[in-house]
Amino acid sequence: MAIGDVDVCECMEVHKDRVENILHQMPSEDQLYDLAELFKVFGDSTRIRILFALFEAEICVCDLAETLNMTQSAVSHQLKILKQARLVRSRREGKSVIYFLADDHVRTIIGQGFEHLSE
Amino acid sequence: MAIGDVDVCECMEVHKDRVENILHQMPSEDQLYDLAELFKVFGDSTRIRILFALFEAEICVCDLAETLNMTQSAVSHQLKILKQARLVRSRREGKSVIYFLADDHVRTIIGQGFEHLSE
DNA sequence: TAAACATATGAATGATTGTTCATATGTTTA
DNA sequence: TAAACATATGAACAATCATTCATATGTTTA
Repeated sequence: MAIGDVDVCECMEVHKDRVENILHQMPSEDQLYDLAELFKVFGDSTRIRILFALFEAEICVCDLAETLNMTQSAVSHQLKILKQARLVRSRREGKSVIYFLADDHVRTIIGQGFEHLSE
Repeated sequence: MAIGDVDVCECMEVHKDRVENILHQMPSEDQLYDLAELFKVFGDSTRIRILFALFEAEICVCDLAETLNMTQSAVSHQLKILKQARLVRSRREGKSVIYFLADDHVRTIIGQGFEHLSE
């Protein structure tokens, strides 16, 4: 059903002022997209397990694979995603590459997630 | 290549003590799974937009659809997911159903996400 | 009570994504 | 430098998921 020029909402009673106000406060589409992409990275148990492992210590890909009982390839793929999201960083040490947490936002975010679950 | 009894890691030099320590500190598989499922809910821009809308005000499905420029059906499906994750709650008011944030963890988690992005 | 309104939901579909497999790149050691 | 070791990566496949469409459920009003 058409409301004004837009054919979107089928309801009769749209609170135009409320809608306008919300739209005014909303971050840009780009920011919303980036935010969703960031949380998408947290939304996989393999990556969550990797992050928890890195809570305890810096660790090489090899040890990570052993710890998580996964193939080196699978771990490497996920590390790449974590790195692109700037959640982890890495440095080379001889043949190994050592991964570590990029900053403390990861701990806070995961901590809040845990709090939410335990209610 | 076999290390001990397990055929997992192909590396030669596994730091067994480190691996053991990490595994010891790690939450249960169930907790890790639940945590990933929770963040998966944040990992979609439609749901993020719904949550931002609810930051400003309680709102009915109809207004939400109008605000986000989406069909009522799509919004309703996503609201169900947010509700199952206990991120939003709802009450009926006449013909409408009003949705609102369940608690303040949502704000904290999204806030931390934003902080991470702006670095 | 019938019609209109508001929301919820099941099935189908196209798109996204995690893992595997094979292999390439980079580093050390003999 | 050749071989071994450690990690990275592209392609393919199966599984997951957000939206759409059609329709059902629930509420109000005439």
